Amino acid sequence: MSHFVDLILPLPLEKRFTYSITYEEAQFIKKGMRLAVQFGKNRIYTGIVADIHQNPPEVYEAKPIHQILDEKPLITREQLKFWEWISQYYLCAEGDVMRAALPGAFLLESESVVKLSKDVDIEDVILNDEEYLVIEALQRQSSMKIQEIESLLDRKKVLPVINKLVEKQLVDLNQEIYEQFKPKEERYVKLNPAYEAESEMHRILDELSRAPKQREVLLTYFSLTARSKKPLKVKTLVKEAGASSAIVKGLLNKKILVEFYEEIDRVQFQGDIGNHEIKLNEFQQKTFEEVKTNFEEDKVCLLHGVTSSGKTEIYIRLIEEVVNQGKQALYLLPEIALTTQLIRRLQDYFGEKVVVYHSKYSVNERVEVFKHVRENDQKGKIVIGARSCIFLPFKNLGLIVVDEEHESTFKQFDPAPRYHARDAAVVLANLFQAQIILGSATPSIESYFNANHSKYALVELKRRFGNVHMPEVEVVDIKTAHRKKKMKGHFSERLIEEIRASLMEQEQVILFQNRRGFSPILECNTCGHSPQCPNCDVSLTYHSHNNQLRCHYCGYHIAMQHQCMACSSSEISTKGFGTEQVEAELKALFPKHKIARMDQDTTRGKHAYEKIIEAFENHETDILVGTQMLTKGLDFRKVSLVGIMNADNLLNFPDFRAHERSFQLMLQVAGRAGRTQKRGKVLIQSYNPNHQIIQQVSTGDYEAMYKEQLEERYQYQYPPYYRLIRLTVKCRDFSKTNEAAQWLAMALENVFDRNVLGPEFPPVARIRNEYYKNILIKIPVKQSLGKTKQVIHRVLNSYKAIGAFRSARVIVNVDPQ
DNA sequence: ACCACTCCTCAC
DNA sequence: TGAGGAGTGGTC
Repeated sequence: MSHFVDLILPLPLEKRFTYSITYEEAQFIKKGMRLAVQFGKNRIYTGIVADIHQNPPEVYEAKPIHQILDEKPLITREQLKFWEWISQYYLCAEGDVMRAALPGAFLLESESVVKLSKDVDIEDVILNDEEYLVIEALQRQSSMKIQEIESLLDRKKVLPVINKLVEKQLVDLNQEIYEQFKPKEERYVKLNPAYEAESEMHRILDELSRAPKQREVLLTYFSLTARSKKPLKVKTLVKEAGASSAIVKGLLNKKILVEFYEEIDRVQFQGDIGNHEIKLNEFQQKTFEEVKTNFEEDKVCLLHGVTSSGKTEIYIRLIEEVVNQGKQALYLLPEIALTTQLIRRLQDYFGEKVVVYHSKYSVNERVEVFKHVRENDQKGKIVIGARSCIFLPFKNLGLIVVDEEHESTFKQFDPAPRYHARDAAVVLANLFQAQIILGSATPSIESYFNANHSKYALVELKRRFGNVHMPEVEVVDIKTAHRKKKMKGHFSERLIEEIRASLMEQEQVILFQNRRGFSPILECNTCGHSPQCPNCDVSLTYHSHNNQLRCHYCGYHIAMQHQCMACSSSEISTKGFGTEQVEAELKALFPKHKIARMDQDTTRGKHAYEKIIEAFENHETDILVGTQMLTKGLDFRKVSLVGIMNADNLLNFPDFRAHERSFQLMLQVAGRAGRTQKRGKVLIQSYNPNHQIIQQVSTGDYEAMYKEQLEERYQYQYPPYYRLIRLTVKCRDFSKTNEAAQWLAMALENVFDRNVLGPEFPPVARIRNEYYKNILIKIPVKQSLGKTKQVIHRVLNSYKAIGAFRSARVIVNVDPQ
């Protein structure tokens, strides 16, 4: 009886692929192991065993596998189930999920290597110039990579040349496979066991009387090992003895000392565990107990706690409880770069149990975390990180915390799998029967809706920690201010007054200006032309720091122009305003104060972000101007004033979530003000001060916002009343994009009728010379999601069968943000 | 995704 | 005439 495995390959392919295995291999291979297999003509891939069976494929001959890569499964059963759910729910290939879930180092890289065949006689073979060059090079170096041959021949396609040589039996083409992960090792020494007896020790010390340096090192070794029984690093010994490593080597040569290696972690916790107990105040305590009661009923818990009400302490206590039961905890955050303060706090409390996992780590570091989690080690009991953490191989997951649950960065946008980490985390928790808490000061409408309809449990915490008052919010009407000439640039007189007052009191100020799309563009005052990106349908934006005009989408850039590119007029000016302008105007207004800016430009370097934050924490800066980044859980003590430069450009965004987002953003920014005893102040500048959202922000009335938005969502058929799936057609050819999108929309309308919207061009219809067109499918809650997706699948399959549309790709986005 | 194969263009 | 681009189809 023959045996087969079905593999998931890390490619965007619908199907699993079947390979044959021998009887012996079948005894060894288990689901979740990695196998290396040949796929296509000359390529080796890493596949994950999803199934083992004895049903030979009917229409093709299964290839044998190349190699087994694991001793035991790398991927757990739960993970495989989870992958399957994600690929089904988000309509993507399992291979896409695999790519996202595995640290790159677990995927083998194969590279074609060319070698001279054995016993070749090139004398009587006719070679052309290029073939001769390759052979000649191979006689000098034993093997060459394809890339090396490319540069040798100075042309792109070298495979035909190599194939000719293979045909003539002069060279062999092989695959070289690399395992990428290299454990980091540290060199240790110990005394040769033969000399451990005391008498022996004296004898060697005598013997070494003629080698005083070696003798000294050995004495250092004795004193160091006597003090601590731990293994001794060569590095430590050399340093402590003040000797050179050559002397240690002498001792090793004489076999007095022996060396050995130990695997160590690249990321190690430095520092001590603080000895502070977490004390909950009465409100926190009450909330904590409520959460636990709900957990007992296995409910997803939504914690709605106003800014600085002390949600983190509650999370820490919850984590502590599950960790004490020997279980693992996952703490999900929207963006890891912005949370050094929180990480510090957790590590201070839990020490090395806490590990951070995110994409900025090197592949090797990620593999280490992955392994710790899979082994359920002490180290890594608590994982903190951004959305990709849900793919770690948990063994015994007890709790998931999703902090700032309303953040849209939890949704992966590109590439597939386009998953929402919050929603996926709920499924993950379910797989493990683990508890899950979603926390936010401004919950997403969807989550709050779920809580109001008993799908989730709702727990509220409405008191700020230490009884700090909510900041006072004042709205400044800049329309009137403009008319009355009471504006200096983008600053109203009120805002300037308040900034001045705060600075007088030695307090700090934060100014918020929304980014993206409101960055300055160049405009000709004569003909109205503004320089466009040649590859995308957008205007180039002006960046003063390098005096460039830049495209946000493709990175295209040109030098700043001083004449209009259309009419050569030199009457040109920049329109719109970003953080850079705010900073420049501010410097003119308050020349004596230190001003810093935090946005995409200034946080580019590795520690740039931390430096800006640190400088502000240490009060080296008085005013901080920034974008969205400012809203994330930062805790500054001396900020008494927060200014929102222009609330309108948030509100006027063409998106059904724009109002919800604006509310969340403004309330979060406002929360930065007055975190200590003194009551903070928030100033919102707006052309439209009576806008309901601004009113709701100023009273901090989440409920009112929720009710009003819910009403609108109901009327216009948006979530949570309808689910959305967006299909995007993407193609280099404009009319083909239109035709393909039209065809798809028609096919879908045949089934879903009026619940199909579009096709419509998105605000930016061309990016990197590719056209985009969107189709939106609205799914009433009562309509079966599974069946709907089946239909979409079917339509997409018939679409793919149409040759004419082959070049127009379709991107599926379930629950688009 | 990656590769091979086809068709077609463009410069010598 | 053949190298190299775009377009297309298949991978167990």
